[in-house]
Amino acid sequence: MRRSRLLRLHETLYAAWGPQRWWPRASETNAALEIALGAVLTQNTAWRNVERALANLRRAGVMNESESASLRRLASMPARRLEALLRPSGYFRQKATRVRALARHALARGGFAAWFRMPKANLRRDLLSLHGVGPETADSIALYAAGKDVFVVDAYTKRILSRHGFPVAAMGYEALRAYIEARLPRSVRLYNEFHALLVRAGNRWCKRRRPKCSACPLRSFRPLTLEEGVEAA
DNA sequence: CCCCAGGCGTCCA
DNA sequence: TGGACGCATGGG
Repeated sequence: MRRSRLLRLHETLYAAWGPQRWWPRASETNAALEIALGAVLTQNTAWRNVERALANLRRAGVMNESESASLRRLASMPARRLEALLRPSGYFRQKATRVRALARHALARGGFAAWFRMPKANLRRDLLSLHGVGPETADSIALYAAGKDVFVVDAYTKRILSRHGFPVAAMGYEALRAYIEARLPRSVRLYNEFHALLVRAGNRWCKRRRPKCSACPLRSFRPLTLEEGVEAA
């Protein structure tokens, strides 16, 4: 594949910040569980607050055993108790329900390793069928926990690409995901890092109200010329 | 005081 | 199909 402008945008961010190493505990026992929980708990929530909730779960001994034991604890814990542990991550009543649904489903699928053996498309549909798991959460779990080659789209992705001249403003989630995947080499590693880099760029520089473009690594990315725009569309 | 954070389900036109 | 709204804590 010819190096796309989108790939060059990734390379610019990667050159500035290097690998982000999201969810680096991937080799540990409860890695899949922690990643899946993190994906749910971080919905519209600062990661700092997610870490507090995860720390609560560990302190309470919920995460300190085998995966199946941890899942059973989550699935059977009294609602009020789980809500209290999840409180710092916000929306804690909704998230307690969502975490329980996720844990029950993982148990029903025979644990994460067996569950994630499903083909990519089936796994996405299966995740989306869960209450409280929408497209971004489903794809985050598919990519970061299951290692599927699915690009994770979020609000930053759309904002940053749009501001840099990519014709994505009117696209919904699926259209934008297809647009991006069609313009990048199909690589789990690349998808993993690019999404994390976009989140960092959005967090620090490409904010909705007060973008600080002067110090952003993407400041040299001018809008597409008309010719480039036609080719890219 | 305000806005924002690694969204989603529901309701309504 | 798409836009408003509630959900809730913690930081800047």
